[in-house]
Amino acid sequence: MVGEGMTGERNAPSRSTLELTERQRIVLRAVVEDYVLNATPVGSKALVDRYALLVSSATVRSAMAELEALGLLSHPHTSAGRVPSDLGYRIYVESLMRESTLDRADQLMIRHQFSQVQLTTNEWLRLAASILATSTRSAAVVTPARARRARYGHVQLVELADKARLAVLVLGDGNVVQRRLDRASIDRASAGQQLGQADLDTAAATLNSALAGLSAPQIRRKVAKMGPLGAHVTEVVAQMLEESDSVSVEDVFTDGIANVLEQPEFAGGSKLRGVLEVLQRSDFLEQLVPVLGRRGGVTVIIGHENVNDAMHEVSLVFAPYGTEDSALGLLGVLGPTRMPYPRAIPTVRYLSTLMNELISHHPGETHD
Amino acid sequence: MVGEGMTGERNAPSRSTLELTERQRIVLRAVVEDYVLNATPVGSKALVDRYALLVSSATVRSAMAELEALGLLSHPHTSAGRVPSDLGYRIYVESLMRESTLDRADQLMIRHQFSQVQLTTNEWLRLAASILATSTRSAAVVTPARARRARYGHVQLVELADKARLAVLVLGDGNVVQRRLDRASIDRASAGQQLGQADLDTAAATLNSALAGLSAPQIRRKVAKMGPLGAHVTEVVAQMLEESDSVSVEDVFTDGIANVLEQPEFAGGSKLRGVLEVLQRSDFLEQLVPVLGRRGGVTVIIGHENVNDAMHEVSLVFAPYGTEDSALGLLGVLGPTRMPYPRAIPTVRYLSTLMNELISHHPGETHD
DNA sequence: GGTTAGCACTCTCATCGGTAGAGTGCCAAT
DNA sequence: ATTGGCACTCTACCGATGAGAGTGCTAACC
Repeated sequence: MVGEGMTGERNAPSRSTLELTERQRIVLRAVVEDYVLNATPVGSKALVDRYALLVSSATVRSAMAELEALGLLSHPHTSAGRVPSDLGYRIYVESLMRESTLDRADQLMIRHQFSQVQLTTNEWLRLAASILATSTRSAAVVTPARARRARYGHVQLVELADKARLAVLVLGDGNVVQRRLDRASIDRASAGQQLGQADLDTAAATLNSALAGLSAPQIRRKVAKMGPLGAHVTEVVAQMLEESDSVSVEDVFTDGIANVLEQPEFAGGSKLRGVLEVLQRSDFLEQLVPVLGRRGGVTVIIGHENVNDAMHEVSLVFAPYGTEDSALGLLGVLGPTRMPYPRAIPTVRYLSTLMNELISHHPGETHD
Repeated sequence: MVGEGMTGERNAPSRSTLELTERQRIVLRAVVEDYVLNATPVGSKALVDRYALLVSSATVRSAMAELEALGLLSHPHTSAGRVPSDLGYRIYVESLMRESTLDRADQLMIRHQFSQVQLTTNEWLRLAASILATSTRSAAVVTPARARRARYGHVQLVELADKARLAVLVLGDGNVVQRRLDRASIDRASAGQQLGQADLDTAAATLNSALAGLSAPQIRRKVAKMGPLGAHVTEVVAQMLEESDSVSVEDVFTDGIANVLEQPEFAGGSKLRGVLEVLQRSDFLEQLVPVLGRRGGVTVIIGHENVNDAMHEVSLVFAPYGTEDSALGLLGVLGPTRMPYPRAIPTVRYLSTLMNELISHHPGETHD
């Protein structure tokens, strides 16, 4: 069923104002499904033929006219069939769609793929994106799970072959970030003294006990209390945490862009340009995080419901995974508004719960 | 000048067999440059007009006919202008193109962008891709620099909040890879004993002294000599090294796909599908690594010269960076064969040397 | 009253002939 | 060797035409 948490980004017209007759519901559903399938405006005759409606085309025509008056369908031109409007899709998704959970078989197949792969988180993410993309024939986006507020876990200072020093910071949520240390600053901090790996280790140990579990601002306050070397590294660590606090587009996994490229509505090519650019920009996904995180479950954003102008011709089906208080990630698909929602929504939902499992008690047997 | 290392992937016809007259050279160059600019077949009249050739169109026509006989130009149909063939581009790139080094101004601008950004390697890569893409109006690909043979540097075992254990491995080249440890195996290895962070640290210290500088096969041989916990972690570490030995597509940065999508030759959209898919596959870049690495400098692969069928309609301009014996990365652009080579080649070359600098003696002042 | 058949009307899309224009190839003249 | 000239070819464009799909309306029907 389509529970709460499926409402659109913008305030969708409240359902109560839109009481459709049974016939209208049937017709709207048929129009949406036919259009999703064939990408061509659908006429009254074709509808009765293909969907075994028990009424004549004339009746369907009048129902269509009513739906158009309600703003759920639209007319490319006088003598073409009807096309669902964004609002039409919305109603469809909220109350017309026969949403199934994913086939048992599909579930098992997906699980199987995950069980085959080694335990690298990145490989999970890539795999998730790939599965989403192929099974919904849309573009898929998967972000790694990140704590909303990054916390210090463990730092290690490593001396590389070429005398450069590397700070490796393990965050509280298990993510790892790294950063080369500026050699000049280090030399300055150590007052010209030669530092060996042993010195680095003791410095790291001090930091680890002093900073464990702290967030960026808390760490900032401690900088002053450290020795010169410690202060410098602490400063760097604080920066690293701050960067982790903002979702970086850096390691977002996408897949299946070619799928949506093939859709007839984007044949021109240039229509997708804006979308692609937005996808690359980090702020877009950043905006999504709080919305999805708060809401939980699958969120569908259809065409103009998207605040972003470039996305007015596409729909998003997204869900968060992970837990809000520990690490939170995003995953979902992007496609034309003419998207196979009944397929996309369960798939996204299933993958979200699956990633959840993997993230939390991960090596556990694949029960469900 | 176009030095060695510019020869194509397949054995291009040796230059000596193709002695062009001066006129042919001029005409071929003009045809290529005009076609690159306008994407429309170019006729004899247009050529003399636009390029102030000192001869009549009839003369140009006969030169064109000769070039066509040599296989350097081709004819979409009887009464259309000429279009360069892959071979025509090849000759152009090898000996006709006026290749300049990058403008001083451009160089400075690029350097400036790099100096603004923080010292994260990933940010460098992303920036490089972005610069390549915008300045050549093609798609850009940048892979991280990886040692051909990964070596053990330093390992750290970290206990996470949820009792999971993480192995963080710093490679000899400064790259960091991580892996969650399977809880069940750890419990087994530790014979049910509770392990604290202190135990993990000592275990890591043992490994660090025993394995420093070793490669995967060398480490494999040592597994047996470790204690139960050590053996398990050593095994995992060996796996991580092995994975690093193969270029993973995992963190390849691409940018500007939209640029090539807009090119008229890909208007259909579906033509690019194959290309996109190949780009996502790791083996494609893997194949490139040894070729580019051995050769050094910029390599241009034009249309059918590419071994990969899906890439027959695009050209690649790629260069390695880093040093062959330490860490080696790839960067370059992908565009239609009708690519602005005189712009792309110097840009790729400059970025390759720049990345080189950044990787090796990196924080150094931005002299050049 | 809801449903249906019928019909006139509208609009798109594919087709077709005709034409303009670009470009070639060849030949004869320079 | 180069060039002007010319016949020829092919595409792209334009407008007209007709078929087809689909609508909206009305009058009949149950």
